[in-house]
Amino acid sequence: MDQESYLPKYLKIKKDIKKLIKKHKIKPGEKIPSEYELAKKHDVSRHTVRKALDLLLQEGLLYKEQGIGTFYGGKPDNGSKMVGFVSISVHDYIFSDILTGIDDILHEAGYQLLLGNSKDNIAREAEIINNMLERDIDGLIIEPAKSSYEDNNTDIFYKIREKNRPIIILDSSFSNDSFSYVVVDDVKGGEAATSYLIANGHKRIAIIYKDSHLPGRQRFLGYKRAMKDAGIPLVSGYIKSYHFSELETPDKFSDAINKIVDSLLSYEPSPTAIFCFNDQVAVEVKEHLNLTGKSIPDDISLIGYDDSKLVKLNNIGITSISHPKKLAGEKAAEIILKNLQEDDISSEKIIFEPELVKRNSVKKLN
Amino acid sequence: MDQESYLPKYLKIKKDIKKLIKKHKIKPGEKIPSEYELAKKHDVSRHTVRKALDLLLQEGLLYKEQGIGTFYGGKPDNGSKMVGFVSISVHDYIFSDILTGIDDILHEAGYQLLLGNSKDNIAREAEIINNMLERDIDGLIIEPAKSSYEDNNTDIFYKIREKNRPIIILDSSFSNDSFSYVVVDDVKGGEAATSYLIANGHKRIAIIYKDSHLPGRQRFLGYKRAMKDAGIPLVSGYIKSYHFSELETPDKFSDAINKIVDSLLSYEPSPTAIFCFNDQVAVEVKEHLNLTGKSIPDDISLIGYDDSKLVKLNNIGITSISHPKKLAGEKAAEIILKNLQEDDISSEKIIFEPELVKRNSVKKLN
DNA sequence: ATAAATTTGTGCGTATGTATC
DNA sequence: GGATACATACGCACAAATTTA
Repeated sequence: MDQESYLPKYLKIKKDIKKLIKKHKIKPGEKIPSEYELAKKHDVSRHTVRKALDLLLQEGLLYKEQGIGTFYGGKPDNGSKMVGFVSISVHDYIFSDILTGIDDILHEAGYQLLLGNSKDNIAREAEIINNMLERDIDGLIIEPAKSSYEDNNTDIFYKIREKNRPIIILDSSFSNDSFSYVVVDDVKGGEAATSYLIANGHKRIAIIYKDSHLPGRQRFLGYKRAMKDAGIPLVSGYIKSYHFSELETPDKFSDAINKIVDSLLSYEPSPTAIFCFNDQVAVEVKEHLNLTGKSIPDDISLIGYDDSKLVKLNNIGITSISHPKKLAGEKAAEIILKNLQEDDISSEKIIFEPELVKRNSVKKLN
Repeated sequence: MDQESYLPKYLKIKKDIKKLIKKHKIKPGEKIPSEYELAKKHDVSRHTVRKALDLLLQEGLLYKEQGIGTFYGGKPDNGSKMVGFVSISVHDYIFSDILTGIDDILHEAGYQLLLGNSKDNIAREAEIINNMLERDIDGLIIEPAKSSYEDNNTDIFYKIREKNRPIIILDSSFSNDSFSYVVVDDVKGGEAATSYLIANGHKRIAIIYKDSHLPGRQRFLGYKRAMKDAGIPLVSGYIKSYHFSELETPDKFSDAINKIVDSLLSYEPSPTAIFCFNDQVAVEVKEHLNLTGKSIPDDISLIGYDDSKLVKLNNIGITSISHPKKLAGEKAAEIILKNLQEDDISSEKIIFEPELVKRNSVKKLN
């Protein structure tokens, strides 16, 4: 124990200087006592003080100006000028848009992007974040893996905050959260999609959503609210979810969606409309329905989510819910930069309002 | 001038130690002269030598062991464990696949990915690469901007090689190149696509290609070869190219493609088949043709390139040319890792053979 | 097994140079 | 010009770790 507590004088002085900054509330850019003063105060030689200062210089806590003095923080050469971005899926069509938004803003500010792909795997996500922290990133933008589950990596997020680094959560928020986040109001989006189907006379409305993803659960919540408001009872046979493991390869994803579609079609009475978690699912569903001889919207109505390129194509034309995509990425990057410039981690919450984008995949009944 | 050449003793000694390592070919793990010896040799105090050594320690070039000596490199904390990847377009559907391939391999080896988006802009590309080099990346994977033009960033690539860092060129190669590259034989691909159309009785074959991109030019070269081999004269009205600036936003891209399609349709006699630079173009062309009342393949035959998700959809079903996508990314990352492990930059060239993937977008004439 | 030699780690005192106010 | 503060540099001493005689 005593071996542990032993410290050479220069390390003790280093600690003392850190304390001094905290205690005396020295602000960034403010001068700390001169080398001579520090030497006198600690009753050591100036050389020993300099050794302590050298270490703090390396850490970037201090900077010196010859003939003037030693100062606390605030120098522009501070930081690694790298920001991490951890996505749950590089293949998601939305990923490119968000990435572009983030990269555009960061590039302009001279920052580089460290990219990680968690594949919605909590262990992999933890590995990536720890790796990024070792590389001394200035901030982190993250789509949390398994955001709807309890055992995710929130503890690591808190650690980053303790290190006074900004962290922005994309498309998720945590109950007790002091983090900044950029989200879409997915409950409202789910409600809007479902209400639109109801307004068009649909009552037998199915939903296919991703269970491991918080937005998936919230869109489902919106669906339930809209159904309840319209007095339509929920039918468990119409409620289908899938998991990320089924998304790993395009084939697995197709299989999973196809099975869901088959089970919906074989249910009696079969649904007249399907609300899909996102456009990728919607396109897949349409593909499978077409193969089984059903046409959209004549036989079944369809609604997607995200308003992606996929559904804008004339041949497909699926009604969808808007998502800010690139703008969301830009906002996230802007919050990071703002926090870094102000050297003060504020907690900003940006909530985008989704809007219905009508196309020709919903039939009016009655 | 003399002011420039002035260096404090400890910096001169630092340089000398670096020279000494090179000159005496000190291998990683080998001991360098003791502080006392160095002090004596340079006729300075031990303190001054230590200051020089401290800097080299910070740089990670040396490590010390108390009571034993100071050693050159070889410590596991060597290298930044970061690899750069500069893409010309984050929005390209192929980007996600290549990125996944690269990231999978790098992640497993404990490397992180620094991502850059050049947007096919040479100045931006140079900025990104220089920025990455400052962050001390271990290697670089790059899709070169404006690869078909003369004034690109090859000089920077050579600089990186001089620094003994591996660099892998994706989808391009340079005439006098000592770099590693991973490419598809696009001449062959273009030839295969065109020959297939010819074999199906087509003679009035149009091509739409990206001029600023080497693969675009090579696919065009393949087209010309196939036409020549079949004895079909080239018709300039059938040969259309577009540029990256038109690709910046989805709207611009659509406009550019639509104009090209219109000009092809108004040409007399209009083409019976169109060979598109890639699937994205092919899908856009099909969209526009459908809007003008033409159907595929009945009115016009269509062939794409890359065999992407886009053309696999049943509703679209466009014949295409295969591209290794994810595999190409994996290969690039593997070459980087191999070079880093062997501490020897070899020049590996991987050329994938494209294959025709038949769907239902080509009509048999006669 | 012990002592001596070597090498890095820590620490003190001093002197001179240079930049800023 | 003088005062102040950081930058560079020398010499010395002892401690701690390791190797070698």
